[in-house]
Amino acid sequence: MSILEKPTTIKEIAKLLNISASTVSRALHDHPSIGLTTRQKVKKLASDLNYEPNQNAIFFQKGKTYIIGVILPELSESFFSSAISAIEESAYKKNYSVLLAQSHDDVKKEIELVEKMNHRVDGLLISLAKNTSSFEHFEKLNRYDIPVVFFDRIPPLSNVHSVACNMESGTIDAVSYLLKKGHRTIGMINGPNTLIATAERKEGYIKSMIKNRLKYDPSLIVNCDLTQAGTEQALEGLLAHKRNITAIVTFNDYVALFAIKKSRTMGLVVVPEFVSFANLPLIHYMDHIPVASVEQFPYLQGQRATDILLDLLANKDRTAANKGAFYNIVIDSQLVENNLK
Amino acid sequence: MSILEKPTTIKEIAKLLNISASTVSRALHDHPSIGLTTRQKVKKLASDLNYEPNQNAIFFQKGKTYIIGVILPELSESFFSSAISAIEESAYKKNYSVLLAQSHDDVKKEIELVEKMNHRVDGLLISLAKNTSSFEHFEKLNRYDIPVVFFDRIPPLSNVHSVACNMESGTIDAVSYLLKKGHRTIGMINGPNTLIATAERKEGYIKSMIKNRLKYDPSLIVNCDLTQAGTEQALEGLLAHKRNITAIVTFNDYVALFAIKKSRTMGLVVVPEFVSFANLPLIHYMDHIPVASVEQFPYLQGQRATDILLDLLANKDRTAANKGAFYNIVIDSQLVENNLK
DNA sequence: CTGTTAGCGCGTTCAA
DNA sequence: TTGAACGCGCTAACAG
Repeated sequence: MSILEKPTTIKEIAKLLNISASTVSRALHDHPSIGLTTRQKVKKLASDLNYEPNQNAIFFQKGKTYIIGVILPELSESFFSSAISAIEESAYKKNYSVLLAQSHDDVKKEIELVEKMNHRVDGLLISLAKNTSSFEHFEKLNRYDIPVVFFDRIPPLSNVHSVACNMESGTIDAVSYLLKKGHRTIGMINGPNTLIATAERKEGYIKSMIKNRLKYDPSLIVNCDLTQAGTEQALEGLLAHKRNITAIVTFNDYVALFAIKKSRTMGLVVVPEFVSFANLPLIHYMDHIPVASVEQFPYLQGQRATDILLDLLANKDRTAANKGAFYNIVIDSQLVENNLK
Repeated sequence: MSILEKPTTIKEIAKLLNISASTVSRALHDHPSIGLTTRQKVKKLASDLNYEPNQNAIFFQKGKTYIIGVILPELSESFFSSAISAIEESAYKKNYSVLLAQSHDDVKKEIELVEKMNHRVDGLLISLAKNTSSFEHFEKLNRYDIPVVFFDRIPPLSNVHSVACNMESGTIDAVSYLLKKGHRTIGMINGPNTLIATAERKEGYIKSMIKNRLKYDPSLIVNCDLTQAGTEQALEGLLAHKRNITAIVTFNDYVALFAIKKSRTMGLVVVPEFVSFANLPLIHYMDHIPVASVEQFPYLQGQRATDILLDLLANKDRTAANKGAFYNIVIDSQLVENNLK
């Protein structure tokens, strides 16, 4: 291993060549007003010395970092890792780098991270922690003109940029799909009531019933905590219903898989059909899976959110004048039938 | 939305208070030689003005970034997203941030990314692209004393820091496990020969046979390109073997799932048992899965690699003297029986 | 206890 | 065609 050197600076090159630092700088940038010979000498020496501009210094004096910060609840969840992949991809194309952090669904950590990201990033992409219910920690950011785009888990505010998936429409489709297949008594294993997504699904269920001119029976919707035990309990509750439930919409794929597994061990005469919300790409490797899933497009959401953020960054001045106009992208969730073989 | 302000600087506070910038700086840092009243005045004004130190400026003048760069092949793969989660976690604890990029298994992009990360990060964590076979692009880094730790996909060099999982030992265990279960003819669907991991598995297979005093039959090991079609072809090859193969070790979980699915549709008298290498956390949701998996501990690998990197960063001087000593952590892969119900 | 000066590496006036 | 000087925001060495 070689002895460690300090990175070459413009100043050193200047001294070695007995010229000024600014000349070196200009030569390296092919500034038109630099003599050919000087330019060549400079470039030669620079490459001999393995000169590389100190990005940090440049960004610092420019007041830009070319970094976008990304704060997500959990990096190891496949939904978010898909999103990250898209974000990195889009950012890379526009020469931005990605500074990544996870809140572990903890507001306190989220606040800390926002704090920490400030002054280190040009803009921020955020998917909120589950229990984030106040949003002051973001205000400072836009006071300093650091644009923020929320995605998927977005705050219920109108004066923010956001990209999210409309669960209601997907749920409407899911229920309609089951009705069309002949099911008349459709259950729903929903999530905890603290989540917006839970409300959206419920709303979708109700609207779908109305749309199809059927009576809405609230007892067909049960909540669960999304754990395996909670799911099994919820399932048993539904199956004990006085009406015969033949199909069930579940909050997500995990819940669906738990429920499917359970229902197949219960010795039922008819195992109900399941529709869920797509969280797991791997569902296609499995044998017993939901007949259809509502796709939430994590990759697309990440992509759109990043594009918006980069757009805001590219047009900061114009945007400043434009205060009051916000991107609020809603991607329609989409029901896809799963390939059962 | 509020009008955009420029972030407050130390200088502004100084001017407003008619004191010098260094006094302000010291007051904010609770420097012992600052009068109580000045300190209080400064802190009061600072908080009134929402002063926050410009991290970028600090890092710049310290010549440190407190950022570690992470370059991985594919962020959306569950193996790597687990690793990232661990990396972020460990880095966060030591007040480092994570700059993330993916090479998409393309050496050219990998080289570009290393270039780009240089001067922006204090250290680098890398899992190599599949086709990376030369390593000059990393040399510059250690010349500039930017420590690099490779993990999981590591270069075949002795003078680098690395963390990896020993596939050989896991494979030995896997084969022994199957032998102990009574299988006598064990096939292997291995990966492409370009991968080190393929050789390791093969070596493990052979050693296990030797260890168990059995003859090694090379025709029981077939390669495949890891696609579904390739896997099915490899499987058919094995099942057509003149000897009756009753158990198969596969290169990874994807291959195993493809093979299991295929073998269950072939109308075999006896479906072989499978052992694979754990890549998918979700395997526990599935019905037909390998009887055992060789765990590669992505989370642990990420954690160890990060710890090493942070250690190198914390002891840069000592390390410099220590040139020639390298961390080469080998985590023993471990066979875990899967919970079949 | 506090102010002055200098410098981190670079780009960019302003002058020559 | 080039150089000198300045500043980005902050810290630290040196003076008082």
